[in-house]
Amino acid sequence: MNIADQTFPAADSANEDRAQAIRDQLRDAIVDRRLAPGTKLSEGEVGTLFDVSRTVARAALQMLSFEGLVRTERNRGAFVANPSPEEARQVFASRRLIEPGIAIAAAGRMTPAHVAAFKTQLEEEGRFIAERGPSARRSEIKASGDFHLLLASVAGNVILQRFMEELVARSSLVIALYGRSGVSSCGHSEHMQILEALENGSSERASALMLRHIDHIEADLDLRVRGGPALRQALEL
Amino acid sequence: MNIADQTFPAADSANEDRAQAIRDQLRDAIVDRRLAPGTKLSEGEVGTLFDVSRTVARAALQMLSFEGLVRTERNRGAFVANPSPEEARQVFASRRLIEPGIAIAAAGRMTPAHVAAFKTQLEEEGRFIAERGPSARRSEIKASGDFHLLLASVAGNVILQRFMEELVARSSLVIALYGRSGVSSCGHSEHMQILEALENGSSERASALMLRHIDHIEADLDLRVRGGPALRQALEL
DNA sequence: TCAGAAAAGATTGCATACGATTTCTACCGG
DNA sequence: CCGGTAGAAATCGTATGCAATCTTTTCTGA
Repeated sequence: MNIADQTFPAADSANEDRAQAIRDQLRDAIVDRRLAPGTKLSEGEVGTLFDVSRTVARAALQMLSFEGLVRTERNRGAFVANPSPEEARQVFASRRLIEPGIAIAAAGRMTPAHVAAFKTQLEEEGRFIAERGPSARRSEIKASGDFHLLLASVAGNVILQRFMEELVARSSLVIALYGRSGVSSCGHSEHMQILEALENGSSERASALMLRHIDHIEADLDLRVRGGPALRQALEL
Repeated sequence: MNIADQTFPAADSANEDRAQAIRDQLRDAIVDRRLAPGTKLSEGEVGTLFDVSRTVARAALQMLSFEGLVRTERNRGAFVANPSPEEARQVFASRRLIEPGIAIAAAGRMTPAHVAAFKTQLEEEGRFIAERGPSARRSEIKASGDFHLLLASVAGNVILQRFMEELVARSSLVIALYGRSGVSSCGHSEHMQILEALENGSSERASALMLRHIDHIEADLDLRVRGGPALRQALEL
């Protein structure tokens, strides 16, 4: 096999489902805000971009629409989701319900290996915060979400893990749309506090910290409707 | 297998997505246990059964696989999911985490109309319990799940509602596989207790009752591995 | 008789084709 | 100058065809 034709770092998923690989790349792009909310994702365009037929592109878009990252309208196509303020509130309400429980579960399952993984993650997170520029900013957003995903994986419930994947991804969209400041700098210290509680096995404390953390993230949003929902709808594309 | 033998009403799902309609019918069949866990669902068979092409059938199966009701293996096809005991535990762990919170949210939003809907639902549930025969039994299982789905819809968070739809459906599968007795008769009275708490707006009580209710359902399961997981795996088809 | 290999059959993965629907554009009458 | 309409272009929904893969059956040799 030729090495040159593996142009992308997606080499590990070469053998796997191509639709899944495309979904992952698109999801990353959405979460990273390289694709703005409302952007049209036509089947043909995605297909040619990834060099597959519309069949495969369509499957990838369907997956993303299940995750709520993409909204599809019949006979019109797929668009990067444009969550309403109400939707945003529901995303965070769901996280408030689920994540404290995940923190408790994770606290009871922490191993030294997990701690090391968290340390690595938080270091990286810190690095991106220190850096400047839009690219570092994107990486920072992603890293911040990865902390929560790592926690979910430690909790050891694959169903909840998948729910969290969806919620974290949608949160990125919401923050992109309604975020006010860089919440991340204060988020970083909260992540470190949570890790500390997890290390000590103080599940209650970890849970409480997590709840407050989510509250802080949501508090940084400006969920007032700007110019009325009708206007927003009209301008969404 | 005769799933699609219900003469198509085609009323509500006529101009909607056909794949979605097929998914709904298949899901009902799985939840009702008309399709046993492990049953193969070949694209061609589903397609001819519903009189659509494999393309559409495939889309429906993909949706179900996202919901965890169907497991797809590359180049082998789709099968009705056969959840492992571990998976079963995770389903109920997820419900224990989410449903008490849903009960609290619903308690704060109950209207007379909601109460009436619950009353109707519980009546129906009781009717099926009184009846005998496998058909009534199936309806009973479905009705029992509908109580939880109704609650989720009252809570008013569409994200959590979707999560609950998935969890309730998967619970049916789990109960089909590992259920011991008819849990439903005692479940019915617990449902009524929960409704009572909801009517009074005692959210804490509703939440606590819900938690106990889930515990009871899970306690009725026999999650010991029967004959080792290897054997089960081997015989799953 | 049975293990192993080869061929036949079935099923999936993917690409492509075609009709249907929507969106864009140019033209016309007011 | 503008709103409305007919035609063109683009896009989607779905069916179908072919190659790749998996499964089953059949055949061969010990």
